[in-house]
Amino acid sequence: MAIQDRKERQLAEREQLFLNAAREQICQDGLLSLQMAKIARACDYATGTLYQHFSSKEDLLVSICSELVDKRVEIFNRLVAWEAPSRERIFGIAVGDIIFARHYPEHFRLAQFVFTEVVWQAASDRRRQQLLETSKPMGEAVQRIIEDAVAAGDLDLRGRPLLEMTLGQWTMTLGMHNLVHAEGVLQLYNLHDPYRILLRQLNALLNGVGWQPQQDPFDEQALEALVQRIQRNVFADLCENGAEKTP
Amino acid sequence: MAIQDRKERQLAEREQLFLNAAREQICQDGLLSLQMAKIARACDYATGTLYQHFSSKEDLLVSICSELVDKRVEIFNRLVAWEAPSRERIFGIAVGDIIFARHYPEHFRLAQFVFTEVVWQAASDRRRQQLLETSKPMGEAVQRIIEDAVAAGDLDLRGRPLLEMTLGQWTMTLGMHNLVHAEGVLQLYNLHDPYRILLRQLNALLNGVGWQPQQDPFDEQALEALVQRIQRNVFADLCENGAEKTP
DNA sequence: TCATTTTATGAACCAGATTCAGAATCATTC
DNA sequence: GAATGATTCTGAATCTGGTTCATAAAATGA
Repeated sequence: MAIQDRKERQLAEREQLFLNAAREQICQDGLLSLQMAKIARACDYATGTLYQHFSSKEDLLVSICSELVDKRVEIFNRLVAWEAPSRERIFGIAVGDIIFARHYPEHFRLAQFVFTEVVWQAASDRRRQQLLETSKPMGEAVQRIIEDAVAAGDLDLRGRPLLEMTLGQWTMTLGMHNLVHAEGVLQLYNLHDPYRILLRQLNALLNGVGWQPQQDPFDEQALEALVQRIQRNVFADLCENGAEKTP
Repeated sequence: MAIQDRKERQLAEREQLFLNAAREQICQDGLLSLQMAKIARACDYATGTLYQHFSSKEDLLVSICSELVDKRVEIFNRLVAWEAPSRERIFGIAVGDIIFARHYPEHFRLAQFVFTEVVWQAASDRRRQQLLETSKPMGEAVQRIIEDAVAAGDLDLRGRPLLEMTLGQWTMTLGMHNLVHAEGVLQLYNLHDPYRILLRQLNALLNGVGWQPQQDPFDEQALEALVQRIQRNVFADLCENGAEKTP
C-alpha cells in the first residue's frame, strides 16, 4: 500500500506545517492572539482542514507542547550520556533547562497554560496521552542519573522511591519558570536574575538530600565554573557566542 | 457625604456577592464552565451590572484570586506570630499552605490560570496591581521570619538578599501545586502523596541553605511529629477533626 | 473515461463575552 | 411632593472567534 504510505506522509508533513505556523504565531504575537483561522490561512489551507488534524484549539496547543517537550528530552538525554560525576549531571539538567528556555522562550509559557485545567480538560484524551508519553523520557533520564548516583555511592535513597529524590528539583524549576513569566511578581520582591538564584537553591537542595560531592551553594566562583564547564562540555552548540553570559 | 458612603458600601457588598457567586461556580463546575451571564443571573442582576465591577472576565478572575490570597496571608501571619524556632516557623508556612490548599481547593488551580499570559495580560492594570499588592504581605511575613532566623543565629545569609533564601521554598511549593493539578502527571511517574514529598524535600532544602537546627529529611517520625505540632499549635481551628491525617 | 470514494473548502453556525440605547431609580430643588 | 436632572440598571443586540457541515474538488481505480 504505497499510496497509503504517501498519504500518511503528506498528512504528517501538513501537520508539521500547521504546528510550525502556530508556534511562530505564538512567538510573534503571544498566546493571547492565536487564532485557528489565522493559522490555517498562513498555511494556505481552509480552516476546516486544520480541524482534520486537531479536534480543537486546545488539542493544537497540547500538540505544540508535545513537540517542544520532544526537544527538551534531547537536553535531558545529553546529561544521561555525559560522563561526569552524578551530581554534576543532575545539576546539568537544570542548566540545560535554562538554556532550553532561552532557545524556546515560548515553551514554558505554553506549558503553564496547557496544564491549566481550562486547556488540559478541553483537550482530547489522545493528545493528552501523547504529551504524557512524550514526557516520559525526561523521567527516565533522571532515573538513569539517579541510578548511577546510587551505584557510585553519591546518593543514598534512604528507602524512598528513586524519582522522589528529584521531585524537589523538578518542582523548583517548574515554579521558577512560572514566576519568571508572571510579569511583575519578582520585581515586587526586588529579586533579580531568577535563574541564577534557582541554581543556588538547587545546589542547596542537592546538598540537603545528601547528594555527593557537596557543593557550597553560595560559592559564586565554583558555581560559575561549573556552569561554564557544563555549557562547554554538553551544550557547546547551544551557547555559540562565547561571550554569552551564563544563564 | 453619608450618601456617598452608603453607595460605596452597597457597591462593595454587591461586588462581594458577585465574587462569592463566581467562586462557588468555580468550585461547583470548574473554571471551564464559568460564565459571566450565569454569575450575574445567580445574583439576580443583569449582565451589564457585573461589568460595572469587573471590566472583563479576566478581571473577575484576578479579583477572586486576590480575595483568596488575602486569606492565604492570614496563614502566613500565624507563622510570623508563632513563638517557635525559626526553622519550624518557615517550615510551617509550607504546612499551612497545604492546609490552605485543602480548604480552598480552587485557589491554586485558579492562581495557576490567572498567572498565565492569557489571563494576566487580559486583566486590567488596576486589578493586576491589586493582586500584587495583596500578595506583598506574604513576602513580608517570610522576610520577618528570616530576619528572626538571622538574629537568632539560625541562618547565615552569606551575603545574599533576604528573600532569596526562600525563593527555593516558594518555587518548590508553587511547582508542586502545579503538578498536583496536572491530572495524570504524577501518576505517570508513580508518585503518591505529593505534599508529603514536598515537605521532605523542603527539609532537605532548608538543611542545604544551612538553616539551623538541621533536620533529617527522611526521618518520618520526626517529620510527622513536627507536622502534628504545627497543626496543633498554629492551625488547630483548621484541622478540626482530630482524626484528620497530616497533609 | 467515468463512477466512487476521499478530502478540502469556507460560509454558516454557535457560544459566550461585551456593549449600549433606553428604562428605571435616585437625589435635589422649588 | 412633583419636576428635573443625574445616576444606575437592564438585557437584547453586537461582536469575536471557534467549530461544523453541505458542497465542491480531487484522487482512485475499474
